[in-house]
Amino acid sequence: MHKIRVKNFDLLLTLESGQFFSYKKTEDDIFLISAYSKLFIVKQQGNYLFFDGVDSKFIKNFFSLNLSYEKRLEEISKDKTISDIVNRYRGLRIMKQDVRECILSFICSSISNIPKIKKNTELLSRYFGKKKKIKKYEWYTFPERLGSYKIILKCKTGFRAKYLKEADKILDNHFIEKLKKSDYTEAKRLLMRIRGVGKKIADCVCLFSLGHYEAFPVDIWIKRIVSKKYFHRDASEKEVESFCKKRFGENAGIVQQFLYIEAIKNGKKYR
DNA sequence: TTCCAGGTCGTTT
DNA sequence: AAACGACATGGA
Repeated sequence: MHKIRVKNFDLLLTLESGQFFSYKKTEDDIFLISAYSKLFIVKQQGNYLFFDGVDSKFIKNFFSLNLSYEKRLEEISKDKTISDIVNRYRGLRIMKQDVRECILSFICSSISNIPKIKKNTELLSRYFGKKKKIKKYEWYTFPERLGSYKIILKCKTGFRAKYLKEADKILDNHFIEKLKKSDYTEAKRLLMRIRGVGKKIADCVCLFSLGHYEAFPVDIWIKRIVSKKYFHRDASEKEVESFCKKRFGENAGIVQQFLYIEAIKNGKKYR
């Protein structure tokens, strides 16, 4: 196993924060991760991260283990509400996912839940990915190409199957490269041309794979928690978005992830 | 049984 | 432009 020293990083919290789905826990807190068409393992012990199957450069990029991320945390902590949450979930990071994998995963996310999305991506990988081995562990890579509509439906994707099929056709290298070169506004516009990708999922992709930290996806949980903490009433999706974008600017997306984890960890409180 | 879950689409006002 | 029902699936 390779090893690097990490600071202010919590692997478990980051993986379980609803931004990424293609992983599973094996034994002894080792995580098996399927991303960028690779299969690798990661384990955290205190300030050390052990991993195998990829190199340290990959790991640092994948988990945003860089200094600029920490600076952004300082920035958003100027807000008292946010600094409280940041202190409680210190170690949560925005990951940098493969763009195509991120899009397909989040198409599965509409009116679903984290366990179900995980199930969908695992089934898609089983049917269309490659079986690989890392150490004693075996699992499937995220598919580089999907197959027939019928089998996509077998992955329990329901009404999203037709969107996945279409998206898979659109998502060639040309489209992905164009996305990567685009700024936030343009990337969001391009993404929303894919059926099954609306503003919320487009923002998730911008935030979780393209590095546009100004993206602020508003889902039901964000609407609830921002309503409660800043509006003291039931605010609309539009109000929530414009308020947070104005208040947190270039770091709105990171704020969003901390608010989201706070909301889902305290479910009932924010209903 | 009924309700809800990291929404989006197509249709109707 | 805004409101509204439909949409597959599974867990509580």
